[in-house]
Amino acid sequence: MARLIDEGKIRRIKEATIQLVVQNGYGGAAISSIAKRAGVAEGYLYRFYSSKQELVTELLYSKVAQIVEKLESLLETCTSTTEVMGQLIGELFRMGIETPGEIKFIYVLMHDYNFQVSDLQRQHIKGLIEKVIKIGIANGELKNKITVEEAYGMVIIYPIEFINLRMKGFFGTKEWTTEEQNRVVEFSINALK
Amino acid sequence: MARLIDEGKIRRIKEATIQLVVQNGYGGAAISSIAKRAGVAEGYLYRFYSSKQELVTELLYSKVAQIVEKLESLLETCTSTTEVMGQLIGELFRMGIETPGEIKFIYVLMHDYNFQVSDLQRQHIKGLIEKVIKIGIANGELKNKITVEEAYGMVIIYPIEFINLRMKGFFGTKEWTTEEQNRVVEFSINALK
DNA sequence: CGAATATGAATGAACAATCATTCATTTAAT
DNA sequence: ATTAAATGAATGATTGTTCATTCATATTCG
Repeated sequence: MARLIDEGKIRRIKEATIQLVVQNGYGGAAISSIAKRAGVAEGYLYRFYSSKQELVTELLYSKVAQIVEKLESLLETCTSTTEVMGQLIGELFRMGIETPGEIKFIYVLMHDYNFQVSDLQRQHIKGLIEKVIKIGIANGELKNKITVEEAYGMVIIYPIEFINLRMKGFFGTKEWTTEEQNRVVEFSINALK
Repeated sequence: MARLIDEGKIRRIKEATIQLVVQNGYGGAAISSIAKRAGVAEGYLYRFYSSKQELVTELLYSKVAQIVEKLESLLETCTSTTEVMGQLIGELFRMGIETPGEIKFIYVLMHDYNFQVSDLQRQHIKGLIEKVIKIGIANGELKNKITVEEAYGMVIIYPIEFINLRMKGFFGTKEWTTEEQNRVVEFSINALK
């Protein structure tokens, strides 16, 4: 056998891709710059991905999956919607602090009309949001008639938007506190109450 | 004098740019395709804009200005936050029906880390949102301590997100009713209550 | 054990296609 | 005839992708 695949290179390609897509958009993230930043040869990524589109799409799916899996695990342990949302938003804020590139990456691509989350993932999300609603109604935290879409907007979209508004420093500030984090939960829950 | 500038060509360039940026993203919207779709020569737009970036930026500013001006005029006639938001969201839904491209265009670029709304516009928006909060507190519709950022998220961002979620058909449906429109208002107001 | 070989990891020059932009030229209205 | 609107071929840079080549090392064999 020849030498083993250097997983570090693949990792660096992924990191560089995330950084450059956030910085320059999908179209502005050139393969040449990705390769340069990752410190690998230009053509290297084609051994693992058949195209730039596939690279970015798979990366998006995997990052979205992280959030979806977090929500899934929360639904197994939490007993109230408030708790689920508190934990989930906590996780999103944590991502914003620890790996800001990743949440920006999701943010940028989820608003691109070329990148849709996979059908499977969308179905999965739908099921999880239905559970959130179920728990909320059982606990009297949410009003009776809420659609999946409405809950999704408040549980997932609004917090992501809030965090990115902050990260862009749209109104000056770029940091956040635990109290602010709790207020995001409060607003989301209030909306659906 | 020679012949007059054909304003139709400029208009068609703007329309084509909006369509293609929505369809393919900023990087994917080639000048050659914009010109082809607009039915003008390739280099024509450089008589009015110094670059592609300037064309798209100016277009974004003007479209955002439409919404901002609408909010401004509402603040002169409406007497409650609920009324302001009802009318504003009504306007956004109307845009979604009548000129879906325009709201998609704003939606796509406002989430791009390369395109920030102009400083002037941001200041303007800030002032208007402060007015919305003032009215809301005076009327007892909103809780006392709300930041501009929080109100902006619910008054502007959330409705735009909701409409685009619909237009993408994320959960199947692509149309909307007046009742749904009212529910968006209800959610936003509830959040800040 | 140590050298030869085979394997496939990794490279980067080369490709055609496409990009944004320029400007000499043409066209048409005054 | 004059003037400026409008054209679109041409430019050089950059794009995503390919693939012949190089290189490191795991395995095999003496």
